[in-house]
Amino acid sequence: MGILNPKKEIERDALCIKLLKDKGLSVTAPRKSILGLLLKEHGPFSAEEILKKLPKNSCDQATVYRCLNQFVEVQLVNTSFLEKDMAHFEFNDPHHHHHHIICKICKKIESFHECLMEKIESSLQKKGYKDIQHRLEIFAVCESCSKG
Amino acid sequence: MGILNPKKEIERDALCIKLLKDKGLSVTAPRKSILGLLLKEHGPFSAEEILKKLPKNSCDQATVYRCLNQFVEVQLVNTSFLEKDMAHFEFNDPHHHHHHIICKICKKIESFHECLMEKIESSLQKKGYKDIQHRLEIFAVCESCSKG
DNA sequence: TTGTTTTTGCAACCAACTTGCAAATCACCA
DNA sequence: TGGTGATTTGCAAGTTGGTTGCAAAAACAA
Repeated sequence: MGILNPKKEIERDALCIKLLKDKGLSVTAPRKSILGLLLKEHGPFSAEEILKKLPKNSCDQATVYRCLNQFVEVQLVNTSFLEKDMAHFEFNDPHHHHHHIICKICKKIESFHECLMEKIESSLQKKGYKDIQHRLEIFAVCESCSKG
Repeated sequence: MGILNPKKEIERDALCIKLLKDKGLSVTAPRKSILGLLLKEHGPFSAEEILKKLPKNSCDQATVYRCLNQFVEVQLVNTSFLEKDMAHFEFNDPHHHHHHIICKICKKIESFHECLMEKIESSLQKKGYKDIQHRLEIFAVCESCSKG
């Protein structure tokens, strides 16, 4: 599981604190619980799913969105838009770069780790996937903006 | 420009009609104007941009969304989610498979045609892009759904 | 042309996400 | 360890991209 291999809650808690501090974010209960959840379970999860998974009343919806956006900004978390209208979030484990495949019908999301399209497609075909389409999107700072 | 190389409005109009009929969609004024626009200009465009580009009062917002969704369904058009919260649409020219890069700051969108990540990244770096991230998402019908 | 089906426009609606603000919590340092 | 200023949270209201119900209009088939 990459850089995260905690056996106990306490270890995960300590890891959260370290990750937050390393990114210059102050350590608060909501931030720890949200990040902790993303370390513990794989995702990707929608904000709504995350809210439901957290202990009742542990954190407001607005806080979930605010924290997730902050995490994305500092690249602790990755977003994807597998479903129109709803972002999904996942811990950004730099040792386990991967991609997602979503079923067009049941919306089940799986991960895989190959990274060349042709290879990916044939391996997915072998697994029984049909009607495969992909979308590759790239985000960066353009030359003029990095000078501005 | 791939399968579309019309010199005149009339030719583009005829192409629209053919494309719509081939996909089993009935030919209506809004569908022709929306598809015609996507053939004429490259995009990707948001629904709002498309609405603005169409002649005043030529077509309702709801119709734009409905048509675009139909086009995506029959794969006449591709969607991407370059910006959170807003889909972008583009004519799906099968002869010119390509991807997009969006500047994280100014949101300018460019296209490019390479398709292996390592090559892409180094070619973008040469163009002056910094802080490059990518997102590859794959959509397909899973084995159990294609049996159901 | 006529009858049936599909599509459109309008306006109301929906859901994901954001925001303003006062109260609570955090980080810092004496 | 406690006090103080800066940051974050919860709440509730707001924004916005996109959808929907329905009657009128347009498309299609005979």
